[in-house]
Amino acid sequence: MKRVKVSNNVIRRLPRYLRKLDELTENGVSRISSFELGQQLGLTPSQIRQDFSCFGEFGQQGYGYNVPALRTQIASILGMDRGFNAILVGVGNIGRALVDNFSFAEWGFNLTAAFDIKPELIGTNFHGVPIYSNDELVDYIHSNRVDVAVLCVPKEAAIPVTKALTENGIEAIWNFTNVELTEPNSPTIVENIHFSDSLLSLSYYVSERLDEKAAKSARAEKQA
Amino acid sequence: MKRVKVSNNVIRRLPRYLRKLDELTENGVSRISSFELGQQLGLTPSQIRQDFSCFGEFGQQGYGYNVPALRTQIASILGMDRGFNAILVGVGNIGRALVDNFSFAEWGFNLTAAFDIKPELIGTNFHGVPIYSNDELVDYIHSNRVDVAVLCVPKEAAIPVTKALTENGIEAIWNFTNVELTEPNSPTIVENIHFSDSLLSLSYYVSERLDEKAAKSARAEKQA
DNA sequence: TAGATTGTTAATCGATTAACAATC
DNA sequence: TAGATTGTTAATCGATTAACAATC
Repeated sequence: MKRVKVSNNVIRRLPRYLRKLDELTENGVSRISSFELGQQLGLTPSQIRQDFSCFGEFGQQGYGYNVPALRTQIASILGMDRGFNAILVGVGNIGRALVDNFSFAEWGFNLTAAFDIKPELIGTNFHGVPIYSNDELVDYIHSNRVDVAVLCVPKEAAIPVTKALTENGIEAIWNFTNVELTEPNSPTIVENIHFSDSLLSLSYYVSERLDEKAAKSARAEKQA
Repeated sequence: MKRVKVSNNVIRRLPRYLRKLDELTENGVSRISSFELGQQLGLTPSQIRQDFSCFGEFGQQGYGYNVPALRTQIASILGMDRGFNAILVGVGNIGRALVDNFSFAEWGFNLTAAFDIKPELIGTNFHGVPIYSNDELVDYIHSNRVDVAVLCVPKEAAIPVTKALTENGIEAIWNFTNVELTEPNSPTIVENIHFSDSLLSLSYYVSERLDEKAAKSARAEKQA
């Protein structure tokens, strides 16, 4: 199915399409044009059609797109039907909050195991997920299929644990540590959740808005 | 200071620079070149110099950049020294997990109030933040400076609460609801934390990697 | 001074938008 | 059929990279 190299920008938009299509389905909408979809997502119809055309022909001239059918296609493109396995590394506040509030299953992932160093946690279950000792991590990786490690360890442990994971064949890390894991020549796939990056971007946009307002009222002042 | 319109891509990289500079400071590094910074972040030196040049001249020929000085500049560009006020709207699992684990103060924000509908929460304190009734939200906004609303309400409430917020002058929303808040002509600044979008992007990259491997071993098979 | 590295201009590359024939 | 809307090709726009004079 996938032929040409698809750009990051396109890939980042796919989950948004999926979410919007789910929302449309909930609201009983079963058909949509690229124009209308663009309206609702703040994108141009051209861009939407270009994006989809990277993966195939999912629409119909004069009609638009069938919402459930398109949803199925995008889910498949994203790998939601591959039954990926994930493990949680670090069952502290962040790890627990994540498992409490986020449904891995809803997005096609099985959370199969968790790992921590705290003796009182080891051997217990959390939301049905068994918690093992960090000492068993490497063994577990070698004897089970693990597609993604969800990294929720404390800051100090981020680099050494990442090293252990990658040296033992883990190819993808979902990183919640707010530590920069970028390594010059590493082939590991890293996806970051950086709350602070997100808030600081917002902070920039708010600052910009305030500056514009200030400049505007300064001009008005001058004119009066 | 800010003259030309700065692109989104640049703005999204600024928090990463900040984080890396903090990390360098912790490790006692006080000076860095665009080349070395690029190495550590997976960017070209050219790009880094271009990015900084949107805001001023922060380096020195033949020397590079002074880490703490550059950190101060970027913090200021991002608005970290403006003392922004934020309110938390919705004190459920996600809201509580956020306040438990994320330090607003570290990034220059004051969390001044929280709002919920649950009677048992109203009037209590959470990490020193007073929880008020949703009924008092509009009043509060009008009588206090609020720069950002942190939206942590349940899915169903996302759209109506957003409407209430924007109609009463809130200009920026940090959105944790996983609901698409994009409105065709809204001037509201929205920054999203979409866990599922992030995981699904990762899912795509892992799928791609697996497909490549499969294709490779199929070719090897054929040749043998 | 010689070497290093910046800030900036120009060149390249890639992504978005526009346009339109194909067709449901 | 007539109208609508796709998929795709070409045109435009913007972002990244390369190159280099300026200078610490």
